[in-house]
Amino acid sequence: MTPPLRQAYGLLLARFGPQHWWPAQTRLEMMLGAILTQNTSWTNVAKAIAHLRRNHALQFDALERATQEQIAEWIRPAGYFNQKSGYIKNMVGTIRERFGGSLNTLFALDTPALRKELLSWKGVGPETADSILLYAAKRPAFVVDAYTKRVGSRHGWIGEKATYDEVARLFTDHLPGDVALFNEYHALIVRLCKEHCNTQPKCAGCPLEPLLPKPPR
DNA sequence: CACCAGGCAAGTA
DNA sequence: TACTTGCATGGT
Repeated sequence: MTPPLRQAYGLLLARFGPQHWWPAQTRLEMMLGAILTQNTSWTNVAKAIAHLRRNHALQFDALERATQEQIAEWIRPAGYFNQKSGYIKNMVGTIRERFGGSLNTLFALDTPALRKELLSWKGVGPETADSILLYAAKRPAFVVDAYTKRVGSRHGWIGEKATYDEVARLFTDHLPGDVALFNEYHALIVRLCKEHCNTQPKCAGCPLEPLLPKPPR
């Protein structure tokens, strides 16, 4: 049986409306946010990005000039700042060396080559790479995160221990490869879990309740 | 006090 | 391939 992914999308969109993701003004800011939000709440990431903005460090040249220690200080609220500041310096250095410091040149790669390039960067795994592909490069990549796995397994669409690629294929195999659809779908899953699943006991009033598997008798 | 949050890399078996 | 551990802050 095919999972009711379209129906779930319709229910989420009706309940929450468009989410207008990614919450960033530029591609570079989006990429920084993708690294900063790794295993970290967005409220902490927002503080880190505010520090970067206040210090005019949401620009490529400023990040090139800044030391890793300075960046670490700015992004401190986002946690793991020693690692993430290294990832950022590494990313900026790679874009300079391999793409002349141009995001346009980087994003001129076709989707498979771009994904492979992003995954080669230290600190960029499958979720971060697909987030950048979808929200910065506007490619039809489905972003899988802890929320996506939670919703998928809760509804019996995937197994508890499904791999990243298995979860991604659940969506890409059953939906049209549409950037706007993938954008909204992932954002709605995050909205659902943050606002509802994490705060409401026992899924009471869950927008996806009509789709939940019947409890065993 | 414990536990979690829009992961990832490095080490081990 | 599959599992474990360290990374770090701020909120509940």
